Amino acid sequence: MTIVTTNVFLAISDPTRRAVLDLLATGSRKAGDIAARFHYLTQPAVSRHLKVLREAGLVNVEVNAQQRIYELKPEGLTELYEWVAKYQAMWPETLEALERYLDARAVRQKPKGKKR
Amino acid sequence: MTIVTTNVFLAISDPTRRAVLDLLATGSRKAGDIAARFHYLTQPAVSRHLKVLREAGLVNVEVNAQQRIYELKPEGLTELYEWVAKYQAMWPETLEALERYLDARAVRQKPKGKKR
DNA sequence: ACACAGTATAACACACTGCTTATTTAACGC
DNA sequence: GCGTTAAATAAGCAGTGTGTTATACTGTGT
Repeated sequence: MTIVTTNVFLAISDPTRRAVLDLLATGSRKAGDIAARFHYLTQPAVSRHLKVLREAGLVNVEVNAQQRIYELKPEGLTELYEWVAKYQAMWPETLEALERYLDARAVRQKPKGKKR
Repeated sequence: MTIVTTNVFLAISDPTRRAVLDLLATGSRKAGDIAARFHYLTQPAVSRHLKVLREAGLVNVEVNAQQRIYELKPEGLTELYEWVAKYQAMWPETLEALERYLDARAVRQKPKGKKR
């Protein structure tokens, strides 16, 4: 399985596509509903982003009459995860700090305002 | 620190740049030595890739006379790590399988040949 | 001071991305 | 069958990224 490695890295390099993934992380959606979220884009534009995500193996499509229901396929991120994981080892104590940061964020949805 | 978030996602979307990072993961190198590894590219081309990595905060440069010694800055991958981490939760048992896979690979540098 | 070594930048060519509007495809309800 | 709805594809175009060659920059050694 997963012979298709149509560049996950390229797929997630676009902010709109990351936004789509983030959206789908909260639940599956119809293509139209997804497109509606991106008011600054037209339907065909979003449709093509969905195609990229499809080909990268990051989403599944379920056909329902005229509607296409997109579902997140998180395993598609395996390759990416594997790649970053290699670098975690060289993350000294920084890693711990990061995990503390992430934990904190998870608990009270508001980070301390560091960064950005 | 690290105010500059010049798109880590874009920086790692290029295979050459990932190769540079992978190379630097094995130790710091002079710019010229890095360029020499990519026989299919000219020196200026590699130099510009290094610039992208620099601006993305993924490498450090140490000036030594005319030479620039590039060093991996793994903390630069924090943002990426944070992003993927969000999806790990929805990785069901697949995650475990992956971690077993990664562990196995770490131990005996040769994966079982699955995938790719 | 001058030639050289090491690297970065400039200027340009060209392919690729991502957007748009227009159109096609496909399934539904009447 | 026909109009409608939902989504994908086609065609065209602007902007960006990546490559090249040529050149500038900067420190070294003589």
